[in-house]
Amino acid sequence: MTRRALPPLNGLRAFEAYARSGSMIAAAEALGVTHGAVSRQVRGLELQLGARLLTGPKHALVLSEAGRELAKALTPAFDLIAAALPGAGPSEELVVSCLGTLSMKWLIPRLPAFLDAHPGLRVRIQESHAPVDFSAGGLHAAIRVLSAKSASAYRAVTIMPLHHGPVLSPALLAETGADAERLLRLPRLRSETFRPAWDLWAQGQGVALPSGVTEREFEHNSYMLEAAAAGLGVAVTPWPFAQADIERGRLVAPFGFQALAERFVYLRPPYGDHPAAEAFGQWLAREGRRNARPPAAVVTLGAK
Amino acid sequence: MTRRALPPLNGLRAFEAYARSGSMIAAAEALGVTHGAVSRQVRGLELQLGARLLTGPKHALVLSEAGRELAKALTPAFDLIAAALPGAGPSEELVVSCLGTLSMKWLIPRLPAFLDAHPGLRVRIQESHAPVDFSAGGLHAAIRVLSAKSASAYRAVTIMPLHHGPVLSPALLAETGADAERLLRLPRLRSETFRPAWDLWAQGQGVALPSGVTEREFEHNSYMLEAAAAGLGVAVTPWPFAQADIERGRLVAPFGFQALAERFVYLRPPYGDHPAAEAFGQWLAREGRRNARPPAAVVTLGAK
DNA sequence: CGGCCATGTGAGCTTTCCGCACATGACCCG
DNA sequence: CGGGTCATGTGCGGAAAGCTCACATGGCCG
Repeated sequence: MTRRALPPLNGLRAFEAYARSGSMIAAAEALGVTHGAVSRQVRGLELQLGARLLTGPKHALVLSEAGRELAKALTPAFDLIAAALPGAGPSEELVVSCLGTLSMKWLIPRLPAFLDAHPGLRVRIQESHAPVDFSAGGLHAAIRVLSAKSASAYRAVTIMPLHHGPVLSPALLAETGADAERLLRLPRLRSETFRPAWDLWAQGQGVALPSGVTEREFEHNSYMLEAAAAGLGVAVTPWPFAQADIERGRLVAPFGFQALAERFVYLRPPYGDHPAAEAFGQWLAREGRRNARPPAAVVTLGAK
Repeated sequence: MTRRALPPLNGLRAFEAYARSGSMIAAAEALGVTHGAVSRQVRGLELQLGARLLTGPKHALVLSEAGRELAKALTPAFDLIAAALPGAGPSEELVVSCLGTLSMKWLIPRLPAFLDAHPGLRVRIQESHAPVDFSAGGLHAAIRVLSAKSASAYRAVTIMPLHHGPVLSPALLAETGADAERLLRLPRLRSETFRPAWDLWAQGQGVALPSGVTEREFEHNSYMLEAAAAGLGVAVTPWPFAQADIERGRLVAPFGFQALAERFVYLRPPYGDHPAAEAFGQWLAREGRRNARPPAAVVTLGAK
């Protein structure tokens, strides 16, 4: 086995991007990094090669002779690689069943990042709450909420824990004040898809919900959340459903969020080997890890 | 600027090595890493691509269809790059002046690693203790021992600090015992190239050297070290000179090593731009950092 | 001559990568 | 049929690479 001494490949990629675009900043954008990163990579490559690739004053850099030579080979080489990547042919479609609200509020907004990173892959999301049935075929994976025990019956990976808590519009909070008792007397919003949310939360917090409070029920979590954002009352919802709205300031969660025993899991048929489904699962778990931390409470229950 | 979505290049390199060698272990050796590293890289690439590259039971892995396609493109692509690297032409020679003992004991044993990483570069080492004179030409850089102040007159980078201390053969130590007073009465070995070594060390330790002790003087540090290894007495030497012998058990340093104000520095002419010389300096500094930590004392001075 | 634009750089943090040691699993051989 | 061996997979901890952010630099242009 001949031993080939190649310089750092990431440096080559950065240099090639620079050579094609003619500017650090443009290359940085093409690679999705900052200009400083490209600058370092190119510098590191020059050091490694022991040769100058760029010359001239730094506001008007120009490829050196050696740099031109190298770039002339790099571009076709990378093109060759890109053309040979699997998935260059007809794109494969991954079919995933997902809980409706999770899909709308969490998955779809993140999906472009996955698709960008996996060109030649398409993902079709089917919304469903029904128990997962892979036997019908045509479905490669599913996302559900399950307890650890139920999940163990499947080939499952945990995406993220399930934290839930009450959310409302900032305006309604301001009007009511940061007072736990008053907040719990605001109209309660429920979703048909998960009626016990409020009771489960109250039980977990060890508080009793005052009775005689207006309740409104919605067909879906997403309607309920819209209503909450519109200031109609307080909804108890999983953190991933509210995360984007909270970060944008459309909703606030004065009591923070509480962990439930269930988790969001990614399920696959117990048989078969589907690399794209596997990659999607890994990516989901990663995204889940990056976003699993809900904000803490700012209003204490039981405090006056 | 078109945006090309390439998978992790290090994964591609690992996969190509695997495809060429037909085995994880062979590929690992070709890349200078362990088989586990290759295994992970290939696995990561499969995940990223969302496609199987290898199939079959793990004791008889075989390239999949997609894997063959990819490998077929990767090998020429990497060859193309390798051929276009600067330095493919006539190899450049870097001329470096170095202190004799440092060269023999420290630099030369490490040099192959640098040359491996920089094919198309040759390094000629000239041994010299004389003050550095770049004006004569033909010299690209030099390695010397200087104080921070003197070094600031040059274009200099620090390679490593200068620690020195007494060393002797393990046999002689065993015979004498771990007793500071008795050890300091053993014959003292000196080198003409640095006569004040013993006095400087004693002063730094705050001890007085017993008088009336046999002394032997040698023309060079390396003769002195050989004598020490042969059990003729105790030599005070910089850590880098003794490092290899200590690690191999030929020498021991019961008192550890003591820092001096001088350092090993890499000097370059103040003018001119020599990427290979720059790369060599960076590599030296790096090697220096990896080896700068001398062992601690095991015999305390002043203790009975 | 002051502001602007492109690139270089120091500090600190995150991610990737690797080595090590061990696990796994399949084959072989007696 | 059980132990040995060979090739590959994997959890863990630590090292290196890579990145961002913020600021420095240095030349151009108005």
